[in-house]
Amino acid sequence: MKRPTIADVARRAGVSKGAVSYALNGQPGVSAATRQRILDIAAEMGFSPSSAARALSGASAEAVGLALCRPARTLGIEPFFMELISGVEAELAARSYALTLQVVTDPAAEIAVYRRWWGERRVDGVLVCDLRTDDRRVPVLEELGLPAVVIGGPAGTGRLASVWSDDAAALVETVEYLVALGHRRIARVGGLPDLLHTEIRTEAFDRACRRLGLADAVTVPSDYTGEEGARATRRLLSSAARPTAVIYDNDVMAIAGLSVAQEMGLAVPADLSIVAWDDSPLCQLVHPPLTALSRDIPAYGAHAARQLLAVIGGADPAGLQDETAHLTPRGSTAPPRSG
Amino acid sequence: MKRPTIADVARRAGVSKGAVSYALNGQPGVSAATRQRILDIAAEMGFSPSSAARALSGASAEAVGLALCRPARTLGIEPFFMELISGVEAELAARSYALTLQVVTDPAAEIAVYRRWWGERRVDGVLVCDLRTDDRRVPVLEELGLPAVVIGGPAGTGRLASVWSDDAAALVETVEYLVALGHRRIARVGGLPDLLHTEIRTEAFDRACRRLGLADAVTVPSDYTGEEGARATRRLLSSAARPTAVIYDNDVMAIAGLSVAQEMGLAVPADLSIVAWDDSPLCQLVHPPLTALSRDIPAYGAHAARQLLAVIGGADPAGLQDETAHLTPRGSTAPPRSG
DNA sequence: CTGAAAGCGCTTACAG
DNA sequence: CTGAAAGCGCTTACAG
Repeated sequence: MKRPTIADVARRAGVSKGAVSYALNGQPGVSAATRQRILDIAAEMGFSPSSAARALSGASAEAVGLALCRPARTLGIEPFFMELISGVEAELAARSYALTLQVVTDPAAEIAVYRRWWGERRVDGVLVCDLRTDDRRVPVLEELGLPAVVIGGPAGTGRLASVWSDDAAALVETVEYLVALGHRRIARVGGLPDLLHTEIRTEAFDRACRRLGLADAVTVPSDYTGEEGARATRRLLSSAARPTAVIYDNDVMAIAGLSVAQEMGLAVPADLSIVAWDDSPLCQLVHPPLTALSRDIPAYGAHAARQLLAVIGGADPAGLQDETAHLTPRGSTAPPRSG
Repeated sequence: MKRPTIADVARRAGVSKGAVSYALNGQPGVSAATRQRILDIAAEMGFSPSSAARALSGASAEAVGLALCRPARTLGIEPFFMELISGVEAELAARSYALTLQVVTDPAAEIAVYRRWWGERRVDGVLVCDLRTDDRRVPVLEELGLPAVVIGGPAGTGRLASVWSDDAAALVETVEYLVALGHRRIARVGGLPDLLHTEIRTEAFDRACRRLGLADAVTVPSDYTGEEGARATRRLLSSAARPTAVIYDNDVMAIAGLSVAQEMGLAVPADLSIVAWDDSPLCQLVHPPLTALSRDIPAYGAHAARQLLAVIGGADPAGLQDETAHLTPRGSTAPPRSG
């Protein structure tokens, strides 16, 4: 089938190509009646303007990019990214923006992708995940002048816009809740140690435990996979003074931890309380259902997308604080058995 | 920062724009020495050809599209799609193709997306998931002449290329395995009934059960969510002659089913054997680990992408049979207690 | 092997 | 309000 062009529409409508362009883009320059007639004819012909031609004439690419730097197996199992993408998509689709996705294997490759996208004018802006300490992506994006919104922060985002959530506050709430239940030995299985939000959480955890007089507040680093979560849990539960509560940096590790506890003959929550960060439906699939730190991830993605569109539209890059994750108590937490 | 164009490179190299184009695209028309010099200069300037200009001059968009039609919550929780995307990506990235992703809410919207992408020349081809009976997307794509590869089949794909796996064979293997263990009352919690592969599985299940003389071979339809999987399981386990084994059409429902069984005081596998279709890492996170039908999903995606690139390149659309899922026995299956 | 030129399908000042 | 024209940055026949 041949694709109709603006010239075809112009011919059918008996006007110039310019007139069709004005009509389609809501610009002044055509009468209301003509505009309607052109729109009707365009719709009838199934005309969509070529995104390439449009992008080439100085208009935008009408696409934003998302590069995800995680090993493939982690990507698949963590509901977080797909939920984020759903939210981003919902916002973009409403404005007819496309989402260009690229999975990369390391930060250097991710930077190369940004440089290429920029050179190709393939995207109008990018969403940046998994902020690290001294993140090299930030100065590169600043230098390129490629509109960007960092999902994370608020520190370390340079002059880029950002959307972030107060992880420290959520962690403090969790520790206080566990202490109120009577727990004194609380441990944590953290995410990838390189990530800035892991650092923020670890520091908040240490500070909260110190303030509340908890001695053995240990964080075992991990990588978000169930495998590592299980290994870390085994280590913690085999130690001399085993913790009575463990906080996990994502739900997949928490589920793995639950399984390990049951395997070791520990009852959850009587012998061990478990809290999961990121409350995907997985948390309610297991038995007992997991107490979790809940957030609306699709909304988070939607906010990031909206902000990116604003920056692309010329708005000043700003930081936006999103909802703080809130504790949703379920069956996996209770006072420790021994009291 | 200003983006270098082909003219900038040509000027620096002291040649014409045409020469630069030939050099970059590996076309004859420049000497080896000149070509190398041009490539060096282009690399040094950080030049990437504008994808828009390239697409407009008749070359391809260098992008393929994937529209996913599932409710957001299902997308997030099912590892399948992210694993598929990882595999697709790996194949595309090697050829510098971009992946354009769009989440849609219903089949009509998905068709509209295809029409728009086609009109916009935004993608060179599309990957089609979740084939249905009398799928309306197939004739539309045929009519548009938009290169496409259906992930599913082999029936119902019309003249489109496809990549498929023999689900019927995998299901037969599973039923025979359960019967060999001594099970006589086997049930199944199926996926969305509208999907063609659900139909294929249901029919294979019925036929296998009939052949083996199993009377109560019931399939309860579901929607892949843990919620529905749990509900279906409760229904099955509350029935008069409750099954001693249940086959689930995905791993999320199987995990939910495991949880329900434990909640109802049934031991897995002694009182109930469980088999999950799709063997994501989730299956090994729970206790007992789930017997599952394993397949290499990223490879499946990679094969689909490779085939799409072939069709885009002018190859005749063909059907490719991928690996059949194979049963991986784990702790969730055993002979039934009563024998 | 190289250069000059047309053309892809739009957008957008610029005359009328 | 409308039409003719330039220009975006490439690719690709077409002469030299």
